[in-house]
Order: sequence, then C-alpha cells, then structure tokens
Amino acid sequence: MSAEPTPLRQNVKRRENERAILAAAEKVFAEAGYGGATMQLIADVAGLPKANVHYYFQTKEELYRQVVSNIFDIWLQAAGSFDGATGPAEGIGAYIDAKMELSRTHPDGSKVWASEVMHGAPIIQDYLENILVEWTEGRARVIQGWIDAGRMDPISPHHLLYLIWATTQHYADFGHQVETLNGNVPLTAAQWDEAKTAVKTIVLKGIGVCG
Amino acid sequence: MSAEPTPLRQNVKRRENERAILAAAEKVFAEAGYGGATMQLIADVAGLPKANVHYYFQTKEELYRQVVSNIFDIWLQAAGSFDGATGPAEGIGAYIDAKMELSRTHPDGSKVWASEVMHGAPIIQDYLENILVEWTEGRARVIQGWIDAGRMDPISPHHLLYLIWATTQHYADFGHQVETLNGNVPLTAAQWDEAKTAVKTIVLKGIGVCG
DNA sequence: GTCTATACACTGATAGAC
DNA sequence: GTCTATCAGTGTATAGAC
Repeated sequence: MSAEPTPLRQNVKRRENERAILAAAEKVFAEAGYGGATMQLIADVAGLPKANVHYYFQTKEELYRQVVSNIFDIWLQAAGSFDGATGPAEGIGAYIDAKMELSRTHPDGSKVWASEVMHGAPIIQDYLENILVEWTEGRARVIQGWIDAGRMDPISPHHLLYLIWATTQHYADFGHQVETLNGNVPLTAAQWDEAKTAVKTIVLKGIGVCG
Repeated sequence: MSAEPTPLRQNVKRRENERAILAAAEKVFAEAGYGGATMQLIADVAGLPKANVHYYFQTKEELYRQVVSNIFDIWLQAAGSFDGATGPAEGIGAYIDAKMELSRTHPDGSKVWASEVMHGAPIIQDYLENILVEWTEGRARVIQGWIDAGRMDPISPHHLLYLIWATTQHYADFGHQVETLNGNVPLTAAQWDEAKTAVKTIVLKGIGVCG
C-alpha cells in the first residue's frame, strides 16, 4: 500500500521532525532553563527517541542556539511596526501592540530569550553586539528625530525603548505572577486588551503624545 | 595563643559561613539558574569544601529556598516607599526610586527572583499567593483611592504596578543587554540617574501627575 | 534513517576519619 | 564542627544493530 520513501518524503519527514523538536525544545527550555532541561524530556515532548534528537541536533547547545536564534528573528519582525510610521503615536503605539501580541502568542520564546540574556547571553552575544545594537541605534535615531521635530517630549530614546521592552515582555516572562495576581486564572481576551490600552495610554501620554 | 572555640565563637563562625554560602549561592544561582548551578561551584565561591555547604544547608533546594526568601524580604522592604505618601507623585516616585536602587545594588537577587517566577514559581508559590497578593491588593486600593480623589488619571492600578515592576527590574535582569547597548560598559552613576529620571518622568506624566 | 543499549562524566548527597 | 573519599543516580552523547 505505501510507497517506498522517496527523497521528497524523507525531506518532509525531516522537516516535520525538526519542527517538532524545536517546538518541544522551546517549551522545555522555557520551563526548566538551559541547565534544567534534559534531552530526554525534549525527546519525550517531541514524541521521538532521544537518539533521534541527537541525530537532528548533534548537541544540546546546538539545539538551544537554534531555538534562541528563531526567537530573535520573530522578535525582530515585530520591529517592523516602527518603520513607515508617520509619527510617534502611530509608530510607538503599533510597536507596543505588536510586542504585547508576541507576549500573548509566544510566551515560551520570550522566556528563553530572557533567560539567555539574564545569564549573560553566552550563546547569542554576537547577535546582541551586532544586530540588536544596530536595530536599537536606528530606532533611537527615529525617536530622536521626532523629538527634534517637537512631536514628542525630549525623553532619552534608549530608556524609552527599555521601558517598552520590559513592560511588554513582562506579560510573558512574569505571566505566572500576573496569573497568580489575577486570581489564578489566565488573562481573558478582554483583560489583554485592557493591558494593551493601559500600557499605550501611560507611555504615549508620558512622552507627550496625544494619541 | 588562640583560645579554645567557645560557643560564642562557634556561633560567629557559623553565621559567617552561612552568610558566605548564601552570598555565593545568590551569585551562582543568578548566573547559572537553578539547574545550571552546582553545589561544588557554590562551595568554591564561598571558599569552603562542598561537604560544609551540605552541613549548613542539607539540600540544594533548601539553600535555594533560603536565597529566594531573602530576596523576597528585601523586595518587600522597598514597598515601604508607598506607605505614608501624601499623594501619587510622592508615593509612586519614591517607589520607582527605591526599586531602581535595588536593581542597581542587588541585581543578582532580582535575577534569581525573575528566574524563579519564570519557571512557574515552584518553590515560592505560597509566597506569591499570600504575601504578594495581599501587598498588591493593598497598594492597588491606595492607587484607586488617588484615582477616585481625582489626583491621577483612571489607570488600572494592577497594570500600572506591572509596568513599574517590569521597567525597574529590567535594569537588573537585562543588565547585560543594557550594558551591551551602552557600548559594553556598565551604566555610570550619572546614567543611572538619567534612567531613574526618564522612568519617573514617563510614568508620572503618563498617569496625569505633574510631579 | 531509526532506535536500543551503553560508555563516560558529573552531580547531589553522605559516611566516617579527624 | 570540618573535610576527604565515595556512592548512587542521572545527564549527554554515541556505537552499532536494524
């Protein structure tokens, strides 16, 4: 009934397995940290024997690096909200929305990223020093331009960005604490909207933009 | 020359060793996470044989619990800035200052706390559900009182607190990223003041308080 | 390509001499 | 109280049958 595995089929299987392993790894690394995560548990969550995980990703560190790398890419995509904005209200507002949405849909990725940075970014220091520095300086210049044009208050662009990163990612990284303070139930869709509105209201008004 | 160890002397030695172990543990747990930290490394940093660490703290988990517990206490002390404030400008401003100062002087503790919460607070969930919930609800009522009195904008107190926690702790938890974006050098005293001012400016203006 | 069995290193914890 | 030596358990990684 079933045909012999063709090269195409094998490639499909390979991609499926790699995706399953990466998804499982993101979850396990987020829940247990790099040191606490085990290849055995990642294999179990992915539904594969441990040796297969090592077949696709030779070492634990290589798998971890791939996970962190994927997260960083997603993170950078949200940065697009900044570009093509006609002013601070639109640009910063859309950026906050995008990052809040990422915290809602991708909490595990955010946690892995936070963990990596908290431990001194041993794996992705080169990303930080190159891509992130470049991105940050570019956006800081955009913000400074808005300030020079009198479209918002003279706030240090870097500290403004830190405040936005910290607050939006808090809903993912400290999601467990937020849930506990919410009576041990996850935020509802309405509460997520409330959070987005509260953050945007404070930030935009705080930098002197009407909204 | 030296006298026999008296009970007093032994107690002093005991306290010194415990303090050294706790300080080393905080540092190692912050840098490597719970799973990545080893009793051997903690012992080395503390300058003691590994067996001695086990003599004072029977298990790794017990030592970790003690570290997290200490951090939580320090965290709650900063909360005092809120009490006795005559209004939102003073209360929230002082609270931000206190939390920023904690991030500057106690970054390791902040990281351990963040790591613990990110992994679902397996050790200190009872603290969260009791002490933190109580503290948060109490302060939320204070803020709501200021709102009702027309002294600040009608912002959701919980989301305001999350924004303050996230932003102030970001300078500790993501200190490595901040440093990288600062040209690979730590923030100077002047830059810390700049950060404090930026955060307070955005938050206070953002909630409709003149300052 | 897939999976079982296993080598090898390391960790938390403890026993027992001092 | 202190420290050396060691055990039991677990982790990453791989060899080799299929």
